[in-house]
Amino acid sequence: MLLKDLAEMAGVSLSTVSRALHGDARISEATRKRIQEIADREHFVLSKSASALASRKSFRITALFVDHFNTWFTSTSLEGLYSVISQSDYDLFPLALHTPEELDTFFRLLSRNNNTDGIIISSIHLSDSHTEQLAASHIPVVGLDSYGTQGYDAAVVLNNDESMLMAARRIKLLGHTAIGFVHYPQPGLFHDYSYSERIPQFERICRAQGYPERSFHHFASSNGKADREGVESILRQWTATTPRPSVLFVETDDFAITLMSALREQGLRIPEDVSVVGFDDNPVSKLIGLATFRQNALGNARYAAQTMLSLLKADQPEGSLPERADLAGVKAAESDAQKPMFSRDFTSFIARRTLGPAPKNAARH
Amino acid sequence: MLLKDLAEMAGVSLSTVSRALHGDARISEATRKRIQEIADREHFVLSKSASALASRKSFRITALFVDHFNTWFTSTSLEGLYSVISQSDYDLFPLALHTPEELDTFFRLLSRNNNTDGIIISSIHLSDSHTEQLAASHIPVVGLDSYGTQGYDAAVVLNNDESMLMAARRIKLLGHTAIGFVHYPQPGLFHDYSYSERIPQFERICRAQGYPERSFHHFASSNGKADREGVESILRQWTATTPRPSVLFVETDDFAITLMSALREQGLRIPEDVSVVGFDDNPVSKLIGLATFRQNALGNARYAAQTMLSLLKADQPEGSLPERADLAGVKAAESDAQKPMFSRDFTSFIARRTLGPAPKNAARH
DNA sequence: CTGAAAGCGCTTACAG
DNA sequence: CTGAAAGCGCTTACAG
Repeated sequence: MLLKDLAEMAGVSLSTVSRALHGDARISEATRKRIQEIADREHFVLSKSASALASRKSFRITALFVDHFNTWFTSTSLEGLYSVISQSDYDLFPLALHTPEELDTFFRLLSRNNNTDGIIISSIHLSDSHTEQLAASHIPVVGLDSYGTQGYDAAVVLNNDESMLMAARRIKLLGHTAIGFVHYPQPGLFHDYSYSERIPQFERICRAQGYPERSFHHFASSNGKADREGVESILRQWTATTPRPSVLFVETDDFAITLMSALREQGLRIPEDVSVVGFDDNPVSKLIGLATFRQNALGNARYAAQTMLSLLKADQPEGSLPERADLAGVKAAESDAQKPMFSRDFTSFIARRTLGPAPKNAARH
Repeated sequence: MLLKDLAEMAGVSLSTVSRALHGDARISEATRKRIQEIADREHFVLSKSASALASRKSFRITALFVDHFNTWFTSTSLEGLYSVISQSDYDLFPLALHTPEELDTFFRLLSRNNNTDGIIISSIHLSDSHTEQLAASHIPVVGLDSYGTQGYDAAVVLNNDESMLMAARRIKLLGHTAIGFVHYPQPGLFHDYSYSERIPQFERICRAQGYPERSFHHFASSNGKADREGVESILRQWTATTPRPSVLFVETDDFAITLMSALREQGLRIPEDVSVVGFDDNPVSKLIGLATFRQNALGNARYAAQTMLSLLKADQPEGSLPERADLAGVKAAESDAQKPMFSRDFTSFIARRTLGPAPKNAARH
């Protein structure tokens, strides 16, 4: 069943059918309805390839993620993008890249070949050369959960400043004087995850709260990963530190969860012996007693998708992108702009600093 | 930069460039290399729409999921499919459907319009009418984590029989005489999730182990969902049952995790007061003390994707599908065929049945 | 081993 | 309000 068959059945031309199916205002309501009914009855579907080729669009939106889909944060972002884009004429194509080289290749091949109409990039800082390549491609680019806006036509920017301020004050009130920061800098992989900005930012804010330099201790995963080995290297560093930090801030919930599991296996109680704070508000955090900063992964993704659809719509009439300057809007998702966000149990999962002797089991290892 | 520009630069015809880029054996090695070098240097990329239209393929594989991407099981399946398909010429196009109506529409519109070359369907039983529609579409269909094979050209079938047998014996040894089964039958939504087969299957196996009929108690979520309200309705039913089941088998880890959280909020200890067993081996299960049957979500998905690529390859020469009978292979992913699979902590997370009085807090509500 | 030409199934100026 | 025709950028028999 092709367009020409439909045209024959309806007794009109190809052009008329095509226009009717797209709701072209020039087609009379009666004709449109008649054609639509035949199309429905025959279960007619346009060929995407043919439509795309003829219209010089791809009807695809590419969603670029780092590493894997099966983390809470990535899969929730994907869900958010999908829930919006599936309602439009566009198809969502998710892409997962694992190394900076793959990222480079992706940007290098962004051509005018029209294989994607828009790109949504999650949690990545764009380098100068990526920025140039994107600009040259004339494809709209929306940042999702990015820290800055460089290279993006629009970006949903993470901003935990207010939450961090509240957290820093709270920690101080509870008497914590030694603070541990836990990183996993993925050597050789992406250095420019947006979450790598979280810790430095929080440290700045703590400093502004009057914490002296020696309060801060940085622990980095020895292999750069959030796995068993990485976690154990963190534990070793933490145990060897004097005074031992009574609260640990971890770049992501995923890593914090693995870390907590290891801490408990060592016989440590959380939060009595050490408090752990993550970022993301993975739903599991509540179940296992992890305090966490909330990131509205779903809402941010939906907002980014809507922004992309707007850009695509704005793009239509002129056939070329509006001036880059007009688009460059740094927007926080509405829901995020309002208020500091913590997991519901943020406070209860952080203990008043213990002043007694170190717990028995903590030293072994 | 189009194919014709490349042809000009290389001093050959369009046909030659196209063939060279596709590794056609008729093109001399020297010519092929020369063309490839120019293509690389110019960052040339074929237009997918044009290639698809001309070759009458779509270069898309559709992955059909139920509900949401941000569950552990779905996102892990997606990851597995992606890791295989991204290495091929095909693009992975994920689809999430929420109601049987959407599913019907999807099947009805599967046409010869070539918008997808293959369909991978996760965790769904196909009805007779879907089976017919699929057969009529002549599109290869692979089942992922299905319980049966109806309607599929090939299927990775879930088979927990041996694990269930071991679990049933273990439960018996530990002295559990009252067993609770927890469902969430999603009224009005899909009745044919493959996981809805888990409980009946396990009940059969327990019966074969000599459990009398009165040992079994079924608890269904009042609203059919795995949310707070659903969980609380389960708790009410469980509390009202005499003798109160000392072990609860839950259809999925996701629901089991929510249930455990509610149980603990009621002051119940797990597994001392009640043991909880789920299905899936969500990595979190270990952290929170949930015993669970392992499903190799990642491996199964990879296997399904590989199977799809094979079908697509087999499909190529003749231009039509091989006889359906030849394809109909019921295959368990290799890794799953071997051995019963439990979470590492399966046994330690199930307590010997407590014979003392019911815990104090359990009755309130 | 290579090329000229038809055609994939649509969209969209252009003309009326 | 509708139609005839060109064209989107490739692939692939067919011919040599």
